[in-house]
Amino acid sequence: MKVTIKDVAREANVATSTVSRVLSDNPRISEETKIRVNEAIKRLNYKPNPIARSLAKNKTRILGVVLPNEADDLLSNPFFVNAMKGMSMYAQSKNYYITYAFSKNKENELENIKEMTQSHLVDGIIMLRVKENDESIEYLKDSKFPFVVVGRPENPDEILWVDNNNFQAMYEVVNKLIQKGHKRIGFVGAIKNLNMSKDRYKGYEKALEANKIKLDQSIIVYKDEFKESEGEFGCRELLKNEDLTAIIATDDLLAFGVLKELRSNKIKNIATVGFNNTQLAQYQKPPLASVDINADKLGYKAAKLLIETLEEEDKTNTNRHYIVKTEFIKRDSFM
Amino acid sequence: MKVTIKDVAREANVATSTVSRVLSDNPRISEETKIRVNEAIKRLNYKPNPIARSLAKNKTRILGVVLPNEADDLLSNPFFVNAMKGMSMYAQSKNYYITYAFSKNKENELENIKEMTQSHLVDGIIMLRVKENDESIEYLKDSKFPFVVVGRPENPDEILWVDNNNFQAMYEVVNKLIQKGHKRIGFVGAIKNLNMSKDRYKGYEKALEANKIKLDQSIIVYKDEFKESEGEFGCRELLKNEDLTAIIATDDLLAFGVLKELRSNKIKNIATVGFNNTQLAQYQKPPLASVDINADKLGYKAAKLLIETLEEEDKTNTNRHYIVKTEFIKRDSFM
DNA sequence: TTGTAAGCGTTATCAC
DNA sequence: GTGATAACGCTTACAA
Repeated sequence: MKVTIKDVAREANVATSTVSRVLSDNPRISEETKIRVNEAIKRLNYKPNPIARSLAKNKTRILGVVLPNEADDLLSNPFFVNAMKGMSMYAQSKNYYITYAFSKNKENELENIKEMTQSHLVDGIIMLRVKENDESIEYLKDSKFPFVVVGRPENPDEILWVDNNNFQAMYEVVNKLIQKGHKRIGFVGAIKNLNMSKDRYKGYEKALEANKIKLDQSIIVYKDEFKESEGEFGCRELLKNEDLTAIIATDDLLAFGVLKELRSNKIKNIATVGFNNTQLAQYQKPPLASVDINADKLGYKAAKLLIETLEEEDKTNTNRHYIVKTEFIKRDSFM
Repeated sequence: MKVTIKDVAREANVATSTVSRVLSDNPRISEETKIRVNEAIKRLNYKPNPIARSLAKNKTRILGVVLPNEADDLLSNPFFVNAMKGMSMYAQSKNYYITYAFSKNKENELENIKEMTQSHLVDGIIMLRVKENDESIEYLKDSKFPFVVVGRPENPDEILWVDNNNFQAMYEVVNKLIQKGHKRIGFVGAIKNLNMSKDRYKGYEKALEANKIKLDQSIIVYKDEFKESEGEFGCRELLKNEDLTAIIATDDLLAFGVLKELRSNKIKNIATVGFNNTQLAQYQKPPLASVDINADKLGYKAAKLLIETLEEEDKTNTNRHYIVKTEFIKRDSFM
């Protein structure tokens, strides 16, 4: 029924070890037998059994991904699906498989990770978002299990990660606003102590500085969560400054709230920009300009980094990362 | 370093086969040794190696899912992510893993499926959408590879599937419209020969019939694709009938187009209902009423059906299916 | 009830 | 260059 390496060996009149060598492109094998074996393989339609191979090599070629399960994020944020797609694309090209686990809630993410590392099923793990003081990352680091993080971790030492240049992205957006003539640009952020938040804030700060615009703490607000309602509140606070001409939000959800608040105040002349280029951005009133973070590329590069690390001989180089370009998506709210 | 069944056997002073028996809850094993072995397992923090187990049992406990890669579907339609979540949830509860492959394009879906069936890696496959004359399904059926389909296939014989009752769902929606007083209800569908299309159309037909409303072909249009633009064209055709008071679309994307066309004609008194309860439905002008198909449950049940089939002794019962309830989500467009 | 040993399909080590 | 054969970690007859 199912054809194994033995059948191929018999068919080609060689030992199984020879077939195995042909399979792995071993150099010391004669052209002649290589051809003979390959013909046998084709004739029998032989496919190596990855399970047996995994057992012998102690490597599975399977990568694990733990996804958050909160409906909000997963559905409204194209980030996840896009990142998954990107990872899958690279993995497939390298004959790796990916298995996803949705963690039931925030609390048991570490649980899921532990299970994965101890499962003997995955060679490495990709983490799709970084929390501050991320215990999952701490755990992975301590356990020496190969992993890569999407999003620059707090302490990137000896961690493989992929991220956008959030500083640069924000710097450029604010610059664009300034070039449009804006001088009073409000800032709405959330969860201050995320690396991402810090970087975007710094980008804001430096762009103002580079343009000789004085930083004004009264038009900078931070909220607790990346939620539309928080954006509304934030905007309300900012509107106490009547000279505001633009508002930059560090996330689309916040920006949606800003737009909502502006609408309910019948304000039509304050430019607004968000981050992540969420699906819904284009459907806002007015359509929201946003910074696309290229999630598929983030995923792609994450898988690449992980697989490269898994396959390289000396594992000392544990400190690499990729930066993925962002793209400003101009829409009507940028005015 | 890594602890195997041998270590446990040594620790508990038994043979590896005994440990294996304890692991698999074999009945003929004394309480005493069971306890001893379990203690050893705990002491050594032993986790069975699923790869070795797979090789021995010739079963991997891994399910394969092939996803379409077209940005449209995958991102705008919450169906996929929700279904994936549902599948993942059930699989995890049964200690199964799921591996996803994004097919590069429609053409190579069959390619992906073939690869999966021959990979020796997955025990079964879940198909996430049915085309008409689906060659992937034909292939899977012919190859006797275990699989389940989300969406009732054309010829459901000897196929495991999960779906909504599309007939019923449509019947009820149209009934609701009629009860609201609507008598002239336009119908916009696409891809007529999909089972889903046929069922929804029949629901429409029967609901009219049950309410003694005469079927009028001139207010029924079919387009080529589930796209917003097709919805617009469809609506334009329907509007030739000036007495229309409601339009039912078999998909949210079509309904979006309908709403758009209505808006651009400044028509505000035609009720509209879509299907799938897409993320964007609530953001339409007016917010679109839609039928939620409970995608997570579809995925959950699909995984359940597949796993149950994989685990049952006699494989003769290849003809089961689940029906997942739909839910009408009322929004302003339902008036 | 428990142990022995063969077997799952590969790869890797060691001969020749 | 190629072939035997042990080994990977587990399950499962078959024995005892």
